[in-house]
Order: sequence, then C-alpha cells, then structure tokens
Amino acid sequence: MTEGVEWALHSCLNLTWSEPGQAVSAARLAAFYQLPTAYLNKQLQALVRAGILSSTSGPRGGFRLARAAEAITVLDVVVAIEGPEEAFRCEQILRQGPGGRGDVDYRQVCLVSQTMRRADLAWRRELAGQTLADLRATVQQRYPDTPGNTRDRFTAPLT
Amino acid sequence: MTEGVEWALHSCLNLTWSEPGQAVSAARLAAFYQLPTAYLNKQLQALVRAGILSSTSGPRGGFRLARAAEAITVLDVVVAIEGPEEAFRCEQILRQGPGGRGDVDYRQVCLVSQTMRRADLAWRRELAGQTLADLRATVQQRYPDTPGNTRDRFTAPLT
DNA sequence: GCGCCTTTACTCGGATAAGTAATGTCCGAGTCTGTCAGG
DNA sequence: CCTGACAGACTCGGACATTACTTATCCGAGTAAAGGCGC
Repeated sequence: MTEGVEWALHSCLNLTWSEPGQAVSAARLAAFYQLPTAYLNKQLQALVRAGILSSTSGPRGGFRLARAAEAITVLDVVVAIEGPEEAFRCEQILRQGPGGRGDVDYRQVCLVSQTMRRADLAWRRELAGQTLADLRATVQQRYPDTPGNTRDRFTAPLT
Repeated sequence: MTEGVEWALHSCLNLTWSEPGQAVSAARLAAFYQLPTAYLNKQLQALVRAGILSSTSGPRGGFRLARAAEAITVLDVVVAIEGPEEAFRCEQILRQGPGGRGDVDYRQVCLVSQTMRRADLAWRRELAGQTLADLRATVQQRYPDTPGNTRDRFTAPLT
C-alpha cells in the first residue's frame, strides 16, 4: 500500500480541526510532518477528485473537508488514494487451464478469488466502520490540547 | 498485491491432488495455466523457504506439499509470497509532528495505525480460516473429475 | 547374470536484465487580495 | 471619502524526472536415474 495513505489520513484528521470555512494550504499541511509539499499536494488532489476535500486557489486558498467528518470514513480516504480495485486481482488463469472456458467470469466462480474477495470485504468493512469524526473524538478525549494546537498551527506564520 | 499469489495458490491446490510421494516439476505446474516456467519456479522457491513445499532436484524431482493440506492456510501461502509485513506500513510521521517524541512507538499509539491494523487483522483472520483442504473439498464436490484430471496431467508427457 | 562406475539428462536455485508503478520535482494557469488612482 | 481598476503574490493543478519494485529470463550446481563395463 502506498505511503500517501498515511499522509492523507493524518492531513484529513488535521483538517477536522480547522475553523469552518477556513482553507488550509498544502504547504501548511506538509509542514506538520515535514512532508514534501508538492507530493502531498498530489495526494490531496486525489482527495479532491474523490469529493472528500474541496480546494480553493489564490491567497487564503487551500483545502477543506467537502463534507462533515461524520460522513467521511477511513475507507473513503484509502480508496481515494489507492483506487477502488481490490488488492488481489484475479487474472482468471483458470481460463488457460484444463476445461477453462472463455465465457465464464472466473472472478465470480474461482474459489481462490472468492476467498480473497471475502477477506477484502472484511478489510473494507473494518475501515468503513471508522469515520474521521470517530478518530477526532478519540484524539480529543486523549489529548485535549490537540484541537487548539492544530488551529494555532493553521494560523501561525509559516517561517 | 503481486500476481504470484494467484499462481502459488492454484499451484498448491493442484499439488493437493498429486500422489503422495510424487514430486511435480515447475514446468508441469506452469503448463497448467501457460505460465512462464522460470518465474513460477521463483515463487515456488519462496514457498519452499516458508516450509510450505519441499523440493527435490534431478530427474523425477520437483515440488510437493511439505505437510498435510489441512495444515496449510491460504494466509500461509499469501505470507510466503508477499512477506509478513502488513499492507499499511506506519512510517510514524507523528514523530515529526507537534509534540512528537522519539521514544514513543507510534505504530502502537497512533489511532490511524491502530485502525489500519485492525482491518489488517480482520483480513488475515479470513484468510487463516481457509485451508487448502477446504478448497480441495469444495472443488472436488463441485467438479468430481478434477482430482483424476489433475493426476493425469501430472503423469502425462509434457509435449 | 550381477554389481559398480560413469555418463547423461533433468531439476532446482540464485544471479542477472527489462518493464512498470510509485515517488519526487518543477513550472504554468487561475484567482483572490491589497493597493492606488480617480471621481 | 468612496469606488473601481490594476498589479502582485499566492494557490492549486497537471506535466516531467528519478527511484524502487515487480516481472521476466538465463545459466550453473547438484542429483537421481539409466546405461555400459567389468567381474
């Protein structure tokens, strides 16, 4: 799995604490963890295309959550970065095997494929059960200073 | 996920039907699905290193299951090919963040990491719940000719 | 006829290239803001 | 003093290198079997 998933999740979580209506630039988000700004920007673009973030150009521009944190699951973010296809891609090698037929969709029939798909669904179910709001709530409860500190970082000069 | 997983799973399943004590060469296993022999051989080597298969050199040599099909889970095969590390690797970017401490293992503390780990465990649990014997039994029940056909292919000349 | 040695062919195993995707970087298009001039 | 146009700077967005990894291939070491030779 690509590294951008970690960046995207933490960045989205940070955006959770931004003032409503306030956009945060990619440079500020990158400064949090000393990430390469341009590359993080690339990941954020993917989140915009997925409808998770909205972007604004120009001064005071940047990114913000496109919808409420309660309506954004961890799976949404992962899918936006990694793409919708599942990790195991069935190449239907059974078609080349003995008795293999070209008119059969072995992604549905093949037991190996089914097993892998079932595991993939379990994985997705876990990730879909956690929203950004859940993460935010737990972090706030455990580290009460985080919301304030994050907001300060969003408004402080970049150095 | 790499393509070799699919090859390895189908090859192991085929080996399930080989006569006890009979080894099957990589060339024969590759011929099943018209796979590149040398590359499949590479994957099989990984299975040998993982203790799933045992190999024999020389004429009448090849691969066979190192233990009973009941004792080989799908997860075993996947781990042998893909490696033991989980898909999401936490780079602990929180260390570079505000209040980040170098003496904390954020792979344990970070909520994002915990969420991804929980999903990974669910995925592994599914795969660990299926053994090669389970797959074999279902295939045999659904296609009763498969065991015989497979054995025939293992003994027939290679053309 | 039987046993041993040699040769032969077959197998795995690791070392070595080619192709592809992830990672990282750069510059241009668009836009908002702040300023300055004019009424 | 207010309004409007303009210049400037900041931001995203996509196009372009670089690196790592997957995929693919090749040749050598080892081994078991088969055949021939001697006893």
